[in-house]
Amino acid sequence: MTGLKDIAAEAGVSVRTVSRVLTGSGYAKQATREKVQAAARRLGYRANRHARSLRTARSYEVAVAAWSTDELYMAKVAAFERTLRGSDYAVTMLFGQSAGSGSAGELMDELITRRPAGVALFTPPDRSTVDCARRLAQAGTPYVVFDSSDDVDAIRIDRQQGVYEAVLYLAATGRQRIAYLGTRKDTSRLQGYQRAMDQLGREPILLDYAHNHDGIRDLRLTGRRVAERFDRPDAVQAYSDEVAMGFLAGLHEAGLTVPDDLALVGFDDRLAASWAAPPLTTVAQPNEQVGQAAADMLLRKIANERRPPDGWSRVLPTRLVVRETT
Amino acid sequence: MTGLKDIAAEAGVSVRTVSRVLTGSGYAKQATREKVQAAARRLGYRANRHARSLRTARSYEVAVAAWSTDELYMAKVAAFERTLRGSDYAVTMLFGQSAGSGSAGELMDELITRRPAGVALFTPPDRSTVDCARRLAQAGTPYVVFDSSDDVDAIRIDRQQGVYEAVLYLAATGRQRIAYLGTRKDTSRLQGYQRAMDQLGREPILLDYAHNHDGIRDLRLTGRRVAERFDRPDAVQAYSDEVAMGFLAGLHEAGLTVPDDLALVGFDDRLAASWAAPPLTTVAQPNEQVGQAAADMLLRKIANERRPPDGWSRVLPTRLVVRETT
DNA sequence: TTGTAAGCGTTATCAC
DNA sequence: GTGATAACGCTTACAA
Repeated sequence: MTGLKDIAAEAGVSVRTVSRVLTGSGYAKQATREKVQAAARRLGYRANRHARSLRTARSYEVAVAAWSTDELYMAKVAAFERTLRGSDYAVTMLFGQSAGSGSAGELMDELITRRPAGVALFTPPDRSTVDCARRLAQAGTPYVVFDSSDDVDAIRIDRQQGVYEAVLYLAATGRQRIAYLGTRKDTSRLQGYQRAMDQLGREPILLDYAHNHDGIRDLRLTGRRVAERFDRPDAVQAYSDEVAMGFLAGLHEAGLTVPDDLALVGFDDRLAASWAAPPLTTVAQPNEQVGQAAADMLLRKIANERRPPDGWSRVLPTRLVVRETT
Repeated sequence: MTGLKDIAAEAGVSVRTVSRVLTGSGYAKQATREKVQAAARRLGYRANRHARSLRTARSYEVAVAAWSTDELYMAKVAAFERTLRGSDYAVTMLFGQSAGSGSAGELMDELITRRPAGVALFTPPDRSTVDCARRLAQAGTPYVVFDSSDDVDAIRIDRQQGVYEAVLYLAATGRQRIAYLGTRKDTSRLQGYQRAMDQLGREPILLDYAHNHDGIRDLRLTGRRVAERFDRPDAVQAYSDEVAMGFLAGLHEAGLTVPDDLALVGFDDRLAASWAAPPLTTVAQPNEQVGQAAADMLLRKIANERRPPDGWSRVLPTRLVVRETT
């Protein structure tokens, strides 16, 4: 393993000078600078992160905490990691137990004692995001949250706008009775739908679905019921791809043809959306951009940049992926 | 941050003694041992990994290299990480570009220069697993591969047995004409099918599928064609959940009822399998166990255990998840 | 059985 | 502008 000493010998200068050149801290004559850099390159020098961490008492790792291995999450993590690859920081992962026991608190304990330079996290299943953020702030650890609805520094997704645009698109393709299918509790998408309908000067059609059994069964039942309504909508914006696919199955069971009888738009753009029959038109999450933005924000926080006037959080736009259900 | 020195002061012994007790290297009087451990606990001591790494020239990180964020991969990574949580090792992740450019070679370069204690990897898209393994061996870095078909130290999945059991299950439920739908190139599952049919004393029925357009369209077409065959099978074991779902859509389009007219079994047990209509019976990958076994093997290799007589690799059994397509 | 002290590769203080 | 050199927290050879 080549170290500063080797480079110093090679370049005929002192270790201190090499360090000064390589970290860019302090002055160095242009000639010296070039000599050192050449030597470092020649020897294939990579700084020893452990020595550096020991000396500076700073960690060069950022930790990602996740409570799910869902593709939508992991795509963001991957983009986050790739963005950080160029910097000095390595990405370490911690996975919470999605089920019960391993609470968010325990994972945060483990995480904080590792003293990472920064932390990126997803919303834990117990929704204690605000708690987590507070604890991190207390520990002085910069953090960023992926796509949270809570009041924390986060990279968010403009679901409202995404649905708004999808509904306008449905209208533009000539759909008359555009309905929304999804829970009332989470209003992010619903508001986009309502705004679009408002703008179109149409009455919102909110589809209810039963909550009797397991999700997919309810959705299929809902599909069949909707298909049989005398005032059946001719287009549906669904809460998610999962909801859309279950609903779609119900429509098929009732003998409806998609998109002829009814157009359908999902949300998320999961892999499975392209496996649907027909492949599902859907609002895609900007996974790549979320990952990049999160890395960017974390790096700035770590570098002690001051909070921007409009805060740290960012909201990123979705993208409509038109397939064959519209 | 409390260090060895603080504990030494607290316990009234030297730093050396504290270290000896805490690492378990060398003798210490029982009383001293207890005194030190109590002090460490009292002060909430956590070893500085950087100092330790610097001194021992060993890393306490293991790196995971992945080229996909597929849920099937990430579930294994999560189990791997959770298993390693108890040990001294942290898990860092590196994501390759799934598309083109960022070749496996580059990622391995980056990975090796980080000098992790061990590496766990998935098969890269360019199938250079053997190359990767060789390079790691050259660098003296212990490694484990998740679920590879190549001749490397890997935790594998007994796909053959999984399909074998699924086919026997189909036969046990009274199915007469059990077919196999999948590529001929990958024989892992096919062999299980053939073995089962052999044992049942039946002629294998190998379903072909077109490769004209994109995957899902072909599958639907295949479903319709199979539905219309005069000698239509009454059960199909599919290569994967994805294949099964596309095929299922084709069957529906042709007016067939599943499982009444035809039973269908997938492979993988993805999230989407439970969203199918009806929810798909499938052969589940043992993700949790694969992750654990990989962690176990890597830890042993890192600890310099000698290669077991039967080699490092392990093969893990699948589990049949019966839902509503059988 | 325990203590003293050297040294891992960096960065940072200080003198030149 | 640059060079000795101390220090970070830990492990370990050697001495006691």
